[in-house]
Amino acid sequence: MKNLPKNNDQEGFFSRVYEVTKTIPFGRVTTYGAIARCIGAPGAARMVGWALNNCHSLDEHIPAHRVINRNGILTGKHHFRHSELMQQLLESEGVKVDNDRVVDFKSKFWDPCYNLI
DNA sequence: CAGTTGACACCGT
DNA sequence: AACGGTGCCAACT
Repeated sequence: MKNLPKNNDQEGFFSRVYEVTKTIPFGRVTTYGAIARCIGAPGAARMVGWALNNCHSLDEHIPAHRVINRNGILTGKHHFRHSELMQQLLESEGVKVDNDRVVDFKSKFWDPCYNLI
C-alpha cells in the first residue's frame, strides 16, 4: 500500500472522490469534472484521476470504470488490470462502448451532485 | 525543496 | 469547428 493521502478525514479530497464514485448507480457513468465540481474543487478533475489511480490501494471496490472524461471516452482503461476490463465492466452494466467511447453517453451520464441533493 | 507529472477541463485563436 | 495552450491541486521523483 502506498502513501495514502494525509487527509483521511471527511474533508479529504480523495475520500470524497471515493465516496462519490461509489455512489454512482449501476449502469450509469459520470465524468472527472463532475466529481471534482461536486466535491468543491472545480477544475481539479486531474486530482480525481489521481485519486482513482490510487484507489487500487483501497480494500473497497471503487467503480472507477464508471468515471470517464467529459467526452465520454474511456481514457483510463489502460490503467486497469486489463485494458479491456473497463469496457467489459461497462458492457456488463448495459453501457455499450464503441471504440473506447460510451454510446449515448449523454443519456447515461449521471451527475453526482444532483443525486446528493 | 523545487520541478514534473497526471485516468481532465476550459478558454483563446 | 478544430487545435493548442493554460489552469486546476496533490503526489511523486
